[in-house]
Amino acid sequence: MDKSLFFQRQFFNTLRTFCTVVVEGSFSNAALELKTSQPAVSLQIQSLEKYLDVILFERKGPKICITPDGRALYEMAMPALSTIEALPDQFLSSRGELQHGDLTLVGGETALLNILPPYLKLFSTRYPNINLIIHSTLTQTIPEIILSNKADFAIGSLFEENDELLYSPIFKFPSLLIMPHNHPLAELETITLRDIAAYTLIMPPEYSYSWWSINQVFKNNNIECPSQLTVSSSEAVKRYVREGLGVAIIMSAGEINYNDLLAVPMSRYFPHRDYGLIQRRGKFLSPQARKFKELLLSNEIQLPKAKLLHTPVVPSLS
DNA sequence: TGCTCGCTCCGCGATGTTAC
DNA sequence: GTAACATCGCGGAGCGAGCA
Repeated sequence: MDKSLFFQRQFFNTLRTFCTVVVEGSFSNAALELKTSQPAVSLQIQSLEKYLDVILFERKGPKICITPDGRALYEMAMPALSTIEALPDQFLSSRGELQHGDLTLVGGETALLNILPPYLKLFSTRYPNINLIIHSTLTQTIPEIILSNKADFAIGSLFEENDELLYSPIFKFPSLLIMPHNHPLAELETITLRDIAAYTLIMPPEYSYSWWSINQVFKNNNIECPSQLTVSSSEAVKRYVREGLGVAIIMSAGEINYNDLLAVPMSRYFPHRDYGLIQRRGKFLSPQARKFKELLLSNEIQLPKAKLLHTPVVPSLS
């Protein structure tokens, strides 16, 4: 194969195909993602392997498995591809023309409703021609979305450590027990887990971060989880507590307005909830994404009831 | 300088192969 | 049997050489 020809015509596309296969974990899914056919993906990977004289994927029948060589290439290629793809916007930015392009964000419903709006409002005022694309998703699906490059970054919490993701916590919300003012628990000086377990617990959506954490705390303390009433949204949690159907543990930004309820700090048992910025490790952020990140980390906007986890640091753009 | 022809590359659908 | 990758054959597009 003529190497110079390979570089000129194919190398960029082939590398992009290769990285998509790594992210998708399948030739077929990569073909769908790239809007091409599976044979085309297969042939591109073969040509790349032939050119580099290495095996990038072990073929185990219908399954593929990335080799150490493939992993090493991916680690090198992905940042390079991101850089090249961001080049047009970066060029415009260098000329002081950060006025166009897309900014794609993803987050859980709570973050999108209670954290992002003031930041989006300020950002769209400053950069009115940048298209803001906001996707709502479940907290546990955020890593998959970010790793597949479907968004610039996410706003939310991470369930667990992930070597491929970079998490920068920004906001901290203390855990609270909320109940009506006339609830029997309001009479107690000190409220324990066992006291709470005697009442119905209004729970956030099943398998959400808060749902998972609350159950974990009862399990870790060897206390049988109280009877639960699980509702589909954080707004519904507050409504059900107001109606006297039970009490609730609040661990998120979603319940920052609870003046008509009694709120008791429960940080003795339940962890605080932090929200932050989640991005793929090594990803080259577009200029508009970096501007938005800079705004999030600044102290230009103060969320009600939110406590900054650390002194904001404005990253250098150089 | 512009047109034509033939070579090469690339992608597609169909089909084969393999592992579960 | 099913799902996913590999291979085959075909057609379209791009490019360069040759010619008027």
